[in-house]
Amino acid sequence: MTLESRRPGRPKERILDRDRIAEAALAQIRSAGLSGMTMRALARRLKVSPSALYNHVPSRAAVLALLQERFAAGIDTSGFGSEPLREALSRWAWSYLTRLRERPELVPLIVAVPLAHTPYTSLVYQRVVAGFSAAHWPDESIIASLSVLETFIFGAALDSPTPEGVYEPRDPERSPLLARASAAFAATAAERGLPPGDLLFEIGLDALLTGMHQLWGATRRTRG
Amino acid sequence: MTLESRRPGRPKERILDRDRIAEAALAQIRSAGLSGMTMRALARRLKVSPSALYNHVPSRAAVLALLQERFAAGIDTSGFGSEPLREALSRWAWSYLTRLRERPELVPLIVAVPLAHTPYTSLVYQRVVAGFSAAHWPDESIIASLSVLETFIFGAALDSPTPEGVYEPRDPERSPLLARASAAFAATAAERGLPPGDLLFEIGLDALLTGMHQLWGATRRTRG
DNA sequence: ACCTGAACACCGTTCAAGT
DNA sequence: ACCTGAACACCGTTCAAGT
Repeated sequence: MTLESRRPGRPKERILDRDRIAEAALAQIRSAGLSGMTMRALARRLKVSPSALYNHVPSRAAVLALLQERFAAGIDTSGFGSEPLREALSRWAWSYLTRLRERPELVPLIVAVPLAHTPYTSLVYQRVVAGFSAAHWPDESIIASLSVLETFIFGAALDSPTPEGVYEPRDPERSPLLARASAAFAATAAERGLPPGDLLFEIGLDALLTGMHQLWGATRRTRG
Repeated sequence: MTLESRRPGRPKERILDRDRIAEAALAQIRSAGLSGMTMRALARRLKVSPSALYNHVPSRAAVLALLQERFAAGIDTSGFGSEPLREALSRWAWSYLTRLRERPELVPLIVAVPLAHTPYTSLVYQRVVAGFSAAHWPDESIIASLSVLETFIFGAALDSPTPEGVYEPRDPERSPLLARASAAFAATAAERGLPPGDLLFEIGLDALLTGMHQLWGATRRTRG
């Protein structure tokens, strides 16, 4: 596309910066999906020529990484150190899930570029480990507990956009057990006034934390 | 690209079919990633012109869906009905993980096109629900248990390609607890002769099944 | 320093023309 | 029925030319 509104050459005032680019990229993903976040579309949205972007950002991948970092920075890790472990973990997990639900357009992005190595990650790791340690969980169980939680949160976040009713059988006559279980689950969610996805997350987190506590939390190390 | 080896017009014998296309697509993803699986590259690999593919498959998305179905069909659900619930679930979970590890190139694909609506899924759902039901878990807990397991498996499968050593601190002096936990975990994996990812999956599955059992498995319904 | 616009080497998909 | 090849409307990225 040719821009008729601006002539070649450096403009009097700077049009772009990384912030504006990130903002526009988010809007673009929201309106056209990850694959619709093309450099050309981004440029169009910013009323700029595609090549202008490359003065601020080295590649499309870098734009996506920028969005990643901003996302990670929004996750609440404040519970670690100020609350009991289980509450802190729960706060962290819910915050992660909530942030991702606010921006479901980021889901494919989070998969493509895992959070594992952003600066936020190492901070969280240290805090979580300190929490387990203070609660006297055995050394060998700590990394596993952390990782298993992350895995579940990650999976839940990705599953979130799953349409409702996945568990309803197409032919209830032929799947009476599934139909009954599905109805019972829906009833519980309605009773508690929770979206099904929230109920699932709550239950899964509860099961995990309960299981981990049963396996390690109630035990003192036997060696030494 | 112009094919010099073949002239226009219908060839004497059929060159393509959906099977050959699926096979080549898998090879292409393996060698060039999901984004490298372009219709043109696929055609090149099959020594055919790109447009020839459209006689057998309506779109690139359909090629990917084809791979999905083949993947799903390879997951072992034979334990349901023939083994105790916990073993059947474990077999299913491990099979899913193993299949995906054999074809890590499918990970981005599984995310892009969730399994939730393939024919295999409803079969699994029915079997799992029947298992929980036979074990007298309360109706309201069944869908949640199933979903939570799926979520964990899904997350673990996606996390699998995570490089090792993510949990080792960059600066052990400043993160002594993390360093100690990390070493203890590695020692356990070595002791048991398991890859770290396998140990994590085993532990997570164990924690989940234990937690779920604690919450519902040991209880009789109190109503009615 | 920071923009434009042309250019290069790609895409997925359609369709007329061939056998 | 099932292939080719041209065409259409796209990509990401580079770079000379402009101010």
